[in-house]
Amino acid sequence: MSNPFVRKMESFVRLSPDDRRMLESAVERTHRLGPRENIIHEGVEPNVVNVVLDGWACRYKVLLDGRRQIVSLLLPGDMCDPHVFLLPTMDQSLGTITSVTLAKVPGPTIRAMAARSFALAEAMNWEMLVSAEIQREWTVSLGRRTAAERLAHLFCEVATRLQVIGRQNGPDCELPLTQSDLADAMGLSTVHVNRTLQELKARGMVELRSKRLVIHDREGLEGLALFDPGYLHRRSDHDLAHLSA
Amino acid sequence: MSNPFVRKMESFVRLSPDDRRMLESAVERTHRLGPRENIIHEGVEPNVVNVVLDGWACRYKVLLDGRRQIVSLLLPGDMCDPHVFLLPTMDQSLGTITSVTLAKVPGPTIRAMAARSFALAEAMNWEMLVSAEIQREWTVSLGRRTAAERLAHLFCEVATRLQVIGRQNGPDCELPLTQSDLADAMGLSTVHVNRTLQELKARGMVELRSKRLVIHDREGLEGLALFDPGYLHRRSDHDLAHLSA
DNA sequence: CGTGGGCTTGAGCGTGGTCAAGTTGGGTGG
DNA sequence: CCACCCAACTTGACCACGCTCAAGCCCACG
Repeated sequence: MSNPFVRKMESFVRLSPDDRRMLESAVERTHRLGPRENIIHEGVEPNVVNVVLDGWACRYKVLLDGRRQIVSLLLPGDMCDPHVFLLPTMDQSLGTITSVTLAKVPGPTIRAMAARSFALAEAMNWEMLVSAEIQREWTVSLGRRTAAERLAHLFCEVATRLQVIGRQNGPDCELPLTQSDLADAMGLSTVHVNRTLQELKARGMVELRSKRLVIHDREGLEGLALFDPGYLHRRSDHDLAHLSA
Repeated sequence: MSNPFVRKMESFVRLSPDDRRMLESAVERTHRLGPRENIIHEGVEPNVVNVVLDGWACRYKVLLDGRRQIVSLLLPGDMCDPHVFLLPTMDQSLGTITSVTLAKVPGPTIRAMAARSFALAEAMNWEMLVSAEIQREWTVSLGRRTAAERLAHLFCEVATRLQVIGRQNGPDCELPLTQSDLADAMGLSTVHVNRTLQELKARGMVELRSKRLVIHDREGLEGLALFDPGYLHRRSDHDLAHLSA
């Protein structure tokens, strides 16, 4: 199945056909959004969980004086905060980057899935823990990595996340961020992102053109980034085999 | 009750006497750790959730070349990842800052509490969402705030978090971090933290001495930090009243 | 063919880092 | 109770990574 949500959940936990069916029907009703739009919670109670099925979105914060920080990227298959539906009001600032297809899964549906299938409950918890771990890695990047290291790390992260949902085959993958998006994500200025990208290209590591990321030297890139893929907690096939036993 | 864990949970959700009793007995068996120690998960399966009952701890990451980033602070009442017990192995690097008293609550106990009391389940989810929100605010700080703003923001955050557990009465509160801890938390160098602290003091905002933080001008500090307490989601008394209805 | 968003380049500057040398002060042992 | 000691803090000088401002370019779109 090419549903990235199901694929992602399956990367965490072995799913039964029934689990898979539940997931699929949960995200059946979809909404379409254009690029650079706000994802607004319509009700006072944000009693839904957004799941991105296609396209890229992000969570961001804007300071009073206009400084903007992208706080996380939402790729196909990602859900934002499986538990928000519990909160009265959540100050979500979510925006699309590209056109996006998303499903709004009602809180009760999430609860029902978790209650009916232990595997699904487990998968949703994995999702939360992994996204928390990504957030922490960003903290490390912004706090302690240089500009080149930050970009390199982000590219490794994105490539790995896309791999999980089967969207990275060759050495290149989608990356629909503008340089100014990259700047807002990595706490840099656009100008410096531009120069750093040129440096990475000159060093034969990575190239960015027409919304695609071409990785020429994955190993070098991971070395520069001090990237340790472990934090994304993809289960190896071995682990999965062990689990199903 | 002065149990900071119970107090914190109560700041999220109205608890019944029974809920309170469950929480208290869950953290009855405590462990003591000295300052600057590692909090290590003894088993292969980290099937416990750590709850800090007294003292300060932190989660951190160290890059291969030694650069260190403190990724979050754990204050009394904080639990680290209520759902980790689901994961086979979690690369937690948790360390104490001061002496710490902590409880190791077994996964099954957590599950049982959540199953028996909806309020407790809700409170634990709040805890997770709030800590995620704090993490995001750190991302904003490290990405887009200047050194002075970062420290100011951290001080506002800490003061507010301590208030919740009833540990901030007057204008000053505990802050057992060294300047080098502050540096590792806010992505700065020790030297620059020192100079920035002097600047904040000269501006009459804040003073740091003998492990205590004295806030002279809370309003000014919040203004400088562009601090918006909303993200910590403390429920006002009004909200709590409304909920219990 | 025109327009504007995104990319590129240059010059100058400032925040914050590094290195290195003191100074202070809380905790320990005598 | 004092002396000592080490960690934490402080200060100075210098430097560089990354920012700002400003102008020009490219090309994808209408």
